[in-house]
Amino acid sequence: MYERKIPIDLDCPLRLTMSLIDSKWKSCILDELRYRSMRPSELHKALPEATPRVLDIQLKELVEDGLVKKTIFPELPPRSEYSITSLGLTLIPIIDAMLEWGKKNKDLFERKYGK
Amino acid sequence: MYERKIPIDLDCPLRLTMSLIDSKWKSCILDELRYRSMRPSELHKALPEATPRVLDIQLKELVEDGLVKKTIFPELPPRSEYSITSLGLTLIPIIDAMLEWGKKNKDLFERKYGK
DNA sequence: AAGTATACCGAATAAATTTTCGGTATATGA
DNA sequence: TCATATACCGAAAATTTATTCGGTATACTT
Repeated sequence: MYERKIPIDLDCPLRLTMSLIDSKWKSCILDELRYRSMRPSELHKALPEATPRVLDIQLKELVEDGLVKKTIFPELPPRSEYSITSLGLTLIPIIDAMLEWGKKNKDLFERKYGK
Repeated sequence: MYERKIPIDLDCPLRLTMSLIDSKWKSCILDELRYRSMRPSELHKALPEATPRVLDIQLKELVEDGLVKKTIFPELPPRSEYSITSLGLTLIPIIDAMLEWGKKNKDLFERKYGK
């Protein structure tokens, strides 16, 4: 994997929270795992635009930060499963608020930038 | 300025919201402007770790996205002022939730990573 | 006259993040 | 036997973001 170059900002609570979820797919991963544990391959199916590699890297950081738990089953072919932790669950209201905001304001930005 | 290379993700509401606030200082800028309008130099005083250049760039994007409004006073030396828009204000509950989360969990990450 | 402050922007550089590609290992099914 | 699938990881390349530095212009203060 690659290292977190920028240490988590411990002084500003806002940037602390942001630094845990602001990379490309972390919030989406948490949003998927809130409903059920998933294997990496399932997660990739759920988020097909994310490459397996980036999911791998970001899952590792989420685990390191205590927001996600990894379970390895000692089987072959290998099987592992990622689930959200109780700490991770406390971020769900924030994820939800962002989801809601995005839905509500989608049209505005479509008119502005896209489609 | 430099261009937004990655267009805002219009398909996923979560990533839409994230893309508006996930660069280094945008959430902090909104958190400052919620209380009062500020001039660029004041903002830099409030967020001394951010370089004036990055504040400048991110303010410009915030204005472009309709979250912040810029007022230029036709004076010399030049004066301008940035204020949060009503759309920007609707993001404040999310900012607040992140602030709260960060405060509540600060100790955990200090033990883990720092100090 | 020189220094300071204002806001802003261009461009080079540096740094961080993501993508792409290939490789590890093992078991199952064709 | 060979293709497929699993999870994972290293490394190079590409991309995105931030920093650094210098420059625009003007007015006020020393």
